[in-house]
Amino acid sequence: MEIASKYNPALVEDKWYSYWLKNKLFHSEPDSREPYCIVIPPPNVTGVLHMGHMLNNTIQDVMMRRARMAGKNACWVPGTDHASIATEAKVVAKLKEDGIRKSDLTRDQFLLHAWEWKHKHGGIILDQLKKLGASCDWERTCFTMDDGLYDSVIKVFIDLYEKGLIYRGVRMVNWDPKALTAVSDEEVVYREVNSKLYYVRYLIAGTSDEWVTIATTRPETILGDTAICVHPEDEKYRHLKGKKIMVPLINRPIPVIFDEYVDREFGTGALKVTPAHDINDYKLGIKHQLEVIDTFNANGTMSEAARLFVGEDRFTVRKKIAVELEKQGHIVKIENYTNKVGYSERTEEVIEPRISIQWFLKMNELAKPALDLVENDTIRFHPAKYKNMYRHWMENVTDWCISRQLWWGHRIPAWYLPDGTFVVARSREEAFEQVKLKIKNQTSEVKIEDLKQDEDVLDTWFSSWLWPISVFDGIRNPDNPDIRYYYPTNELITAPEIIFFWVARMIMAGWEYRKEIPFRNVYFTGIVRDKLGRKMSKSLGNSPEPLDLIARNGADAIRVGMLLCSPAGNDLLYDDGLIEQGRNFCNKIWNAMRLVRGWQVSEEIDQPAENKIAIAWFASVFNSSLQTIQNQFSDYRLSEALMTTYKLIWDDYCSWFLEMIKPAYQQPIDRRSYEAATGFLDQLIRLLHPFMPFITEEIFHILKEREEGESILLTPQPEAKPFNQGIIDQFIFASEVIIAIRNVRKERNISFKEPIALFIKKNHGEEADTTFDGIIGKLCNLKSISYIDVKSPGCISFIVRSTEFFIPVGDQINAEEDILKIEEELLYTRGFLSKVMLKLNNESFIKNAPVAVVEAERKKQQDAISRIAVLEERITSQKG
RNA sequence: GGGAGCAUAGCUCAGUCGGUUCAGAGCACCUGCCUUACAAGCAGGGGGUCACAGGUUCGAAUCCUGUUGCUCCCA
Repeated sequence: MEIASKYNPALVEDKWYSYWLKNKLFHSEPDSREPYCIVIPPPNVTGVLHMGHMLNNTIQDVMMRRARMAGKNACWVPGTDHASIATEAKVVAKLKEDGIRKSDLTRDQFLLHAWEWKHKHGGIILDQLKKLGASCDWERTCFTMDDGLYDSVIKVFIDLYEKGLIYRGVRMVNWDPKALTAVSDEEVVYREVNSKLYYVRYLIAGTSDEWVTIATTRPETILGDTAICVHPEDEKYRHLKGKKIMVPLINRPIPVIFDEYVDREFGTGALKVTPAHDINDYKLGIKHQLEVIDTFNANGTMSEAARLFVGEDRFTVRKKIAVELEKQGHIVKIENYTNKVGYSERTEEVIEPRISIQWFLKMNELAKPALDLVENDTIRFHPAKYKNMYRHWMENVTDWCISRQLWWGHRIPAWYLPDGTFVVARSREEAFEQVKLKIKNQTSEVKIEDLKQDEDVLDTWFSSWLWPISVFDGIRNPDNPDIRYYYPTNELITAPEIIFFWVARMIMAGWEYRKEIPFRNVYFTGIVRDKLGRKMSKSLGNSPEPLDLIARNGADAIRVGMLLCSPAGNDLLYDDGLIEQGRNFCNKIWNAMRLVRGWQVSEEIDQPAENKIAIAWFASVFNSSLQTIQNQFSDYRLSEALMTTYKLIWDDYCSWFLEMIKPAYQQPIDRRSYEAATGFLDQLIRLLHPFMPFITEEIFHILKEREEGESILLTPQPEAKPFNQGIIDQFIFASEVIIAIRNVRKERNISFKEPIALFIKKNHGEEADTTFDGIIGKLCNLKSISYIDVKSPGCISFIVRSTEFFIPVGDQINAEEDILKIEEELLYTRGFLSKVMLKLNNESFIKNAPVAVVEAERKKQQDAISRIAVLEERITSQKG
């Protein structure tokens, strides 16, 4: 059958993916082999594949496939994350399109819609991963809200509550007035905005015209002021001691407090204090026992407590109150000002600091062992520089606000009695049992239906942090065979931006619940950016559609393109050229296969001597590269491992080896050379399989008839064998000769088809190494190679290292040009020598440098001297 | 404001113990080739004051100090 000269991934990829699935080649069950396990960082259930996922999952797949071929029992657990805020926002938006408001639905009705939406749209991303070639064990697919995983989260909540690590407290939280929920510090993004700094004067109580001027960017919070604060050493405010200040517009008297917190240089040096609406003011408020007046409603409008503008939005009020203050003579001036404002990562709404009752998890005790495990390299970070970041965060960790005012998620298992107290339990019934114990001595009667469950759900990360355990049901059944076999997992491949959200917390949970690390290594990938270095995002429209890319170029090409330029922890600047390189590489391998497969084998002919050399040489190069590749893998230098493989195939196998043994046109090849060539190809595609799963499987099946269910992904990786460095070095020299001859042909316009003769001048006292002569002859189309003792006239000559070569070219010699070139080279070599001599004549160098270094310099000196001698001799002979 | 990191060829990056594997790779570029596996290819080639300024050393891309510029994290 004729094979197309261009590799067509479309004909291949789906075929092999179905084959792998049909034969359950990705499925893993515990057995006696060594386990190798990765749990996928679960993408949002509503997500669609983007370039970041492509990179991340390609890396995971490379590691999985390599481990599988190394004979390990490899298990890659896929799954999705319910992503409370993001998913709820999407469902709300969808309902809104249908004319339904969330506020018109009960919790249960809403959840029904949400699940329906999840079943319809959720998990698309997992199907997309299949296009990429991901070798996940799909029978183990998990979702963070599956029954078992849900129960695990609740169980952990109750456990931590009972250990006293979870508490309920009044705290200032980051409030999202649009989503009507608290969001964690990590979900707030700060951006610089142009705003105004209002200088407002407050009347000092008991005076008619004495004022204090403060500067604020948020005049709408004035109505919630409960103090004015100045620096205790600030002379200009000393007279305010014991005075009251009147809040403008509402004339409420407030005290003056003195605190070193105030920056005397900023604004006027006097600060208004609004404990309900600013985190620093809140802290001042606690310290000075100030009243807290919350002037905002949950949705960001003014509350009754504000007394003015009630029900109007905070940003409208900012403008209106400025006008009103102006009218009443309180505005001193207004300046333009740039400050940083927090936005909700999910809804883009301006975050409002707000006092509310939330659930918290104490972090100090959990953080300590988690910090040690990374510090002492029990868990290794790649690259290690992220250890610094991790340490800094872990040493400054604050309690984790784990409640969210949402419906989609794990509902907090707290049950409230009519009197406002609560118990924590898995179910209403269990809660009621606790209640009965609690109120047994009281007269009041509480019925089971009086219990009200907390309305809030848990932060999404409160389920994610259990992921490596809960996918194996290790929380509920800590001794089941899966968790005992697969945990701890081997690698975590993720982005550095979630080192605190997720990585740190998984380490904490792992230690708390299994006294064991969750993974041994963490490999941090970079962010995929566009050519201009911008982060890829939907709003910029600069992200290519991954599935289109796969459809156009094939998954293998994309995997290669992305991997080639993504060293661990470095951002990847995406460029179509990368994929082109991947695609071209596919084609190269494809054609190598076509060539080898097309050869006619003859049992009659003997193996030519040069083929024997070629095979010995390539076997050595192969094993040498293999060793390099293995080291690169152990160092997590994936892109370098791929590049080494790429060069081994393209340069060494295709450009050199195949050319060395290639029979003349339409001539057959001997059996042994043929077996060697196909044998090497077989080894190479195995080596390449983790990077390029599809084309290698296709070639694997073309090279040989295979049994049903047989697959390259179950074959062993090639094993590094000892190799002969000597033959590798010999060939490096030979290749320099070949390149020099090719240059002569090019410069003199001698066609490759015209055979030429080569004379080699034997070096005095040296035995000539003729190992590669046959190969040089073949690759350069030489009609003869002769060794001579004296230089040959009427020839072009060139020097490789310190050996002189001659090629007779008849009348084509241009003596003057040659002399010029030789002189140039002579000049360079003399310069080189003088630099070497500078070192060797330096006594301190001889005295202090290691012997090996001095020896190396001496060798350089010798080489340069003999080279200069040859060059000088050539000039005289040319002139003569 | 606090912390971390980076700066090497046009681009993306290697460069481990300071020294011949020290100035490298891939891509891009230039030149010549449709040579019977591959033009998605072959052969050959050019290109860097290692951000800047000092210092340590026999010797610095590499170690130290400062300067400039950029990135990220936290507040």
